[in-house]
Amino acid sequence: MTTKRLWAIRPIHPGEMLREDVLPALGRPKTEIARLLGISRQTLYDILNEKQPVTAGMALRIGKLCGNGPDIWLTLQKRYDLQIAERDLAEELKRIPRLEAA
Amino acid sequence: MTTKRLWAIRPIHPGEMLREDVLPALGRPKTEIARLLGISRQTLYDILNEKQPVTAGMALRIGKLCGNGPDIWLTLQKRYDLQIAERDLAEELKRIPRLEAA
DNA sequence: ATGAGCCGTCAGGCATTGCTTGACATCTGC
DNA sequence: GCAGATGTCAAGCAATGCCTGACGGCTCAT
Repeated sequence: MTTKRLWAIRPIHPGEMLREDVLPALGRPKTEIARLLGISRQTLYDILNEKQPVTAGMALRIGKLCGNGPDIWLTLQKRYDLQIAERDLAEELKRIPRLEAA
Repeated sequence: MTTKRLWAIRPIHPGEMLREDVLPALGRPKTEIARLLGISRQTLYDILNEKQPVTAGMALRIGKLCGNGPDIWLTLQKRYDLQIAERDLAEELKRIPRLEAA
């Protein structure tokens, strides 16, 4: 293990991994995947297009279907959210001081 | 390290840790904390009362103020969300099969 | 060549969430 | 007695997460 994994460097939206790696490996029509997940076809596409986050519930669904558990999906999403928020709140955060314990 | 940490067993709402441990250690009025965080007093109370989650943005704010970074807060929240969703979706999840790679 | 099923996308709706302001009654300390 | 902290309530508002329904284009089997 000489190099960091890619996801440790570049925050990846869970939808990207689902779209690029996981779904192709399963090799089933997306329409069926959505039905099996118990969500709408539209919602699946929104996730694949990185327009919607993977919520806790979604992570459980996907994790169950793929057999890898919810953690990967939620962790990816968390990293992604942090990066976005860090960018959006940059100015705001500068104004917050660091407090020492009393 | 013979025992698991408590947070590894019982999912803890970030508000609990903030209320029980962190704020007391800082020893400042909550009104001031809210102002320093750049959020409304009401929002802070909602988090302390575990009525609102710690979002990515909140994790950054709190992490900056306390100097421990956003990760702890977001991780706690993630675990908490998972537990709630697992409970709420129990029936739904039973219907999702496990797919094998093609 | 007609129909069934997948594809990708758009529009609209709807309930919930995340956060806000403003107000209230109580308590404490100068 | 007044300033500031406390904890809570009500109302509002924009954004989010997910849904349904529909569209046109593609492929494949009948």
